[in-house]
Amino acid sequence: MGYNTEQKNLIIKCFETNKDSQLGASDVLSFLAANNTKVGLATIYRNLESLEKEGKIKKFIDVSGRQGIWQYNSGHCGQHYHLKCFDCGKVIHLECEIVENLENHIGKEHGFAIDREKTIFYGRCDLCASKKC
Amino acid sequence: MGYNTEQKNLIIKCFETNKDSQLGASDVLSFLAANNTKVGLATIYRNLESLEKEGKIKKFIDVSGRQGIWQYNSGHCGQHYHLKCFDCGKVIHLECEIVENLENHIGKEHGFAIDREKTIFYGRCDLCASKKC
DNA sequence: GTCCGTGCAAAAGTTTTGCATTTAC
DNA sequence: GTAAATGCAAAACTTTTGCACGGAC
Repeated sequence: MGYNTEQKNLIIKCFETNKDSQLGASDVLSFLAANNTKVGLATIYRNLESLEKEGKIKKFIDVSGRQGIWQYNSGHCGQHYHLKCFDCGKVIHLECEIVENLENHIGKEHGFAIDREKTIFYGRCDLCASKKC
Repeated sequence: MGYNTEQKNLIIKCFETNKDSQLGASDVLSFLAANNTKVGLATIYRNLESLEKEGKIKKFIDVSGRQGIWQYNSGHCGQHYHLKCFDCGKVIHLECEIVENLENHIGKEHGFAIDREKTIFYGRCDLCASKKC
C-alpha cells in the first residue's frame, strides 16, 4: 500500500469531494490549487496509477481520446454502467436490471463479454437537451 | 467536399484496403511508406478530420486512451453500436433490436439520450477469452 | 538509516497550428 | 487568378522518466 503521504491524501480527498465527477490529472491540479495546495503533476500521475491499483479510483477513457480521466470508486460502480452527458459532463449511474439482459444477450448471441467498468454511454441528459431547444 | 487531391485519395485508398482495421495517423503514414508514397503527418490529420466529417471514416478511441484511431465507414455504422475487444482490437458491429429497447428504456426511465456514434462497448471477444484460459 | 515518494525538468508521443509554397478548379 | 490543400517546422498537450532531495517508518 506504500507510504501515507500528505500528497496522496490530498489527491484522495479531491476524488472523495468530487465523487460524481471524472477528473483528469490537470483537473486534480486545479482543484488542489483552488484549495491553496500544490502537488507536482508527475506525483499526481504516479498516485493516480497507484490509487487505481488499490481500487480507490477507476480509470476511464475520455471521448476525446486525448486524456485519461479517473473517478472515485464507490465500491459498487463495477456493478453498473455510467452515462456521461456531452454537455454538462455529469455522470449518471445506471442501476437497472435491463443491463443484465443486455449483457446476457450480447454474451450469448454475439460472443462478446462486456466490461462494465470500461464502458461509458455517451449522450445528452434531459436537462441539457431541454436547454438546447 | 473540398478539392480532389492526390494525398486525399491515397489516404482513402489506405482505409479502403484495410476496411477491417483501425488505423492511427502513424499507421497511415507507415502504410503509405510501404507503398512508396509519402504524405505529411499534418496533412494526414487534416484529411482524417475532413474524411470523418464526410462520413467516409469513423473515429474511435484507442484502449490506451492515448491516440485516435480511425476506421473505414461502411455507411451504416451510425445505426448500430460497436463492441471493441481489449485484446485483439477487433470491432464487432452490433446490429440487433435489443439496442432499441435499451435506448427507449434509458431515454424514458433515466432521462438520457444515448449517442450511438460515440458509445463503444469495451470488453473481450469469445476468441480472446478462450485464448486466455 | 534505509527506502520510498516527491519535485523539477527534460523527454516522449500524439495532435495542432503558422506560414510559405504548391495545387485544384 | 483565387481559394484551398500541402509540407515543414514549431508549438501544444498529456503523460512518462531520470535524478537529486526530502520524508516516512
